[in-house]
Amino acid sequence: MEQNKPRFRFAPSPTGGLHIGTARTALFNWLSARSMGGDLILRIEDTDLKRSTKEYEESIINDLKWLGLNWDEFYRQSERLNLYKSEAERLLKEGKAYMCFCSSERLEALKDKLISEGKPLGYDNKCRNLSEDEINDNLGKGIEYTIRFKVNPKEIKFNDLIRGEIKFSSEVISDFVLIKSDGTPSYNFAVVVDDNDMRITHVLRGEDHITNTARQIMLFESLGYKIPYFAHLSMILGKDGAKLSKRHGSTTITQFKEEGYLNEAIANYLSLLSWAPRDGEEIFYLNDILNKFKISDISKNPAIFDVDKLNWLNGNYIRKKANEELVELVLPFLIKENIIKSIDINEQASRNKIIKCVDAFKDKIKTLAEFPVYAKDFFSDKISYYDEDAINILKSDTSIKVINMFANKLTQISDSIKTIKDNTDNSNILTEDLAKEIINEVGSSLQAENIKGKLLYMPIRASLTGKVHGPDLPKVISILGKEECLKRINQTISFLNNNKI
RNA sequence: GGCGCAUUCGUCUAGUGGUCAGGACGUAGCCCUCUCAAGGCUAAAACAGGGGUUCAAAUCCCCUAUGUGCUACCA
Repeated sequence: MEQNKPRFRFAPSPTGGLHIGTARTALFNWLSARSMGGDLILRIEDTDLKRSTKEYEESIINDLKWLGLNWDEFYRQSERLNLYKSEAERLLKEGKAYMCFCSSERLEALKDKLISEGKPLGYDNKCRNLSEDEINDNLGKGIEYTIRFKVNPKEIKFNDLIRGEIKFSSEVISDFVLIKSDGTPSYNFAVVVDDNDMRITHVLRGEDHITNTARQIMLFESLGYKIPYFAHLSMILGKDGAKLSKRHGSTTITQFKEEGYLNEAIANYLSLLSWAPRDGEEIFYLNDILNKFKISDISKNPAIFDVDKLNWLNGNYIRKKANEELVELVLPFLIKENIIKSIDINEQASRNKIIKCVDAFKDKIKTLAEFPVYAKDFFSDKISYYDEDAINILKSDTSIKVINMFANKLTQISDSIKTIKDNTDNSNILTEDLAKEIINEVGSSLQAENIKGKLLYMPIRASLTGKVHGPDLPKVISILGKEECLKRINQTISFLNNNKI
């Protein structure tokens, strides 16, 4: 039953990057097509020659792939202009369309007049019934013309797969342009011709196209085409309920990528905007919901974009990643912040250190971009500054005893325990377990003074990092290694002396 | 202005005539814990308003309000 195979299309316009709302439309088309065993067609709607660019087209395609979407066929409207023209001429011949010689100045003036009179906007059909002579006369003078569709009054109905029955009266629709004076088709015309030619069975698009559907159905009928199913997705709004725009923050997939969001998280979040699995599961990969996805389950309410929930999801996916994979993802961000140089990334030693850092911070960060902020301190060879809280801890009498004892025990450990830097195969390093042992030894050595818990850990932490917060202390020690720890303790001790603390 | 679409906790949503209106994010508290996170537990938090229909309405109908979209030789 090949001819019954559902065919979906996704039709972005390359006049900007892939917007988050457009990405969601693409995603739902992909989900629909793939869950129904259908085809997905990517169609670039670049009939606006002035605003469309090749760069945006590439960026959109890259971002779609990055999200994990794929498609079966690819078209560009700018390469199909002849088809639109011949179909328009057919309508012209059949008397269903006509040439309009009105100048844009006249149309502008007409619009202003209608607004000032408070009347419904629209074309006044001036050229609808021009005589043969008038037409030839205009053509002879070389006046530019558009081709307009003759709208006949009738009721238009369609059954939206998401919203149910939607009705319009065509009386509110005036004769609209099919072919612009530069020969390119208008949006509504190109869409209809293409959807028919590409044998599209399901048109799933944004809610902003609901009223266009009325025009398009008239065209489908006039051209003798089969009318596809329609489904309209709600809009994505900003936190204040207004349509999502730049002033709400990032709006394109490229921007989210640069901010350190994972493709899995974005795809997951976007699919949760207007849809929810019956079982209530909220964290999933796209492929895992294909058997649960149904167009009729899509919600019709507008959805407000909630960065907090995206962050939560992103954090979840970061935590799920294997350390090695996370290192690769985090590398560009480290390089961008000048924390490591791109030449270092092939060195096993610095890789090992990044792995340890990634392991230490992966359950702390919500985006990849946050990683350098935390990791920074561990890649500089000294403590950059001391927090007030840290200084307060270092002040206490027992602290200096703990620090000295810790330095003592650390010095005693075997020289075969190397720092990460001198080590290429990641063996013989100061492990977390060993670090933990050393801390415990410090504790038992100072048992008489009853130093344990906070009194034991905090001085060491403060002397090593200048802060009271951070990853588990054994992790901190392991990342820094023996020599770096001793170096930092020395720095702390001279800091205390110099400031007479 | 005309027409269309929408309206359940702050946010995403479940719910399709009878539910203590459920879950998730966020928020608060508690537990875990050297700290920060993560994790676990608990709590506060919603049917836009008004009319109908019905024994019974978040659910069906009407009106109002609010939001949003279209009304282009943009898509």
